[in-house]
Amino acid sequence: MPVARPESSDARIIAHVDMDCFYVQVEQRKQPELRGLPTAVVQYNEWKGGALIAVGYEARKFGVNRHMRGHEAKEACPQINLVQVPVARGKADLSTYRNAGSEVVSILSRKGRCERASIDEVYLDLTDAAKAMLAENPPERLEAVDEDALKSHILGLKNEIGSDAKANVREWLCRSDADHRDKLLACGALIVAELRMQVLKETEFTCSAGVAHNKMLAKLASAMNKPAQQTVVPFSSVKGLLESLPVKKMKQLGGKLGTSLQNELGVNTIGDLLKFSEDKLQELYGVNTG
DNA sequence: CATGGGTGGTTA
DNA sequence: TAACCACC
Ligand SMILES: Nc1ccn([C@H]2C[C@H](O)[C@@H](COP(=O)(O)OP(=O)(O)OP(=O)(O)O)O2)c(=O)n1
Ligand SMILES: [Mg+2]
Ligand SMILES: [Mg+2]
Repeated sequence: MPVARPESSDARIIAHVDMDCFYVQVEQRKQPELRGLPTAVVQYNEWKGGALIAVGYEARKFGVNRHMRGHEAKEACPQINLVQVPVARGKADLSTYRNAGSEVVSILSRKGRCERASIDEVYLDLTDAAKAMLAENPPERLEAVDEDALKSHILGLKNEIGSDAKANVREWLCRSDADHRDKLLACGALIVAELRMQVLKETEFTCSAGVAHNKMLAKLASAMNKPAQQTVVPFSSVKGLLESLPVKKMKQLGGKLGTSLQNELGVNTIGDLLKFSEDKLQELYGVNTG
């Protein structure tokens, strides 16, 4: 069933949730002394200090990144704490991280259909939950809006200098004259804020999320503001967002296909890509890839 | 000798 | 099915 289907006409509310520096958080929960300190998770240790596979945000400030060796990381950040991945039968054993991911999934699956996309990310279909909220308990009738939801980033929301960002977000979330699709997105944002709070309470892990009308946009949005934040993509901001989006940032175009688009077709942004017809792209790259 | 482990999708 | 690709 891989062939692309056109977007269903009925707007869906999709969230993408991605854990922040996931393996690091798992290790910091196990060793709370490491909380707040620059930390990375390293695989094997004999050769050049092992390879970093997850880097905490405190360490990222020193320029430490994945693919560095342990020794390099120590060079960039001498105080860094390097935690080793458990080893079983001579091999790195990721089961503790996989199990930690399952803890999160069990919480997120309470509010909607849940698709595990990787060891640390999940797509949620919140369409039904958002519709129910809009019918029974719409944001416009809320006296107090969840503090975490007020910290959402709303793409395209004008944020005039000197104006209070939270007040703007509250107004966007609660508008009674908003586009119907945006009202559903607002409900989705409130639900996701609540779920993220629940995840923090029950697992001690923070995560970031994107809320949009499809998976591709939700995934894009979840990465825009990290850690411990959420980003909403209103329908009206989609065109402008994609127009200037570098082609390599879109999921599936980060590798050789994206490079081919740039070098063979001169396509640098999604806006450029949209000038090609679906037929033309299928002719060039095959039906599925095209 | 060179050095990661793991999953899921597409192509021919 | 094996090789390749994309991603975490
Ligand atoms: N090449 C990679 C990429 C990631 N991971 C593992 C370690 C990460 O902790 C986890 C999740 O990957 P992410 O790309 O989501 O990165 P993080 O969660 O570590 O950081 P971020 O806060 O940017 O999401 O998967 C890995 O083993 N090898
Ligand atoms: Mg992550
Ligand atoms: Mg991830």
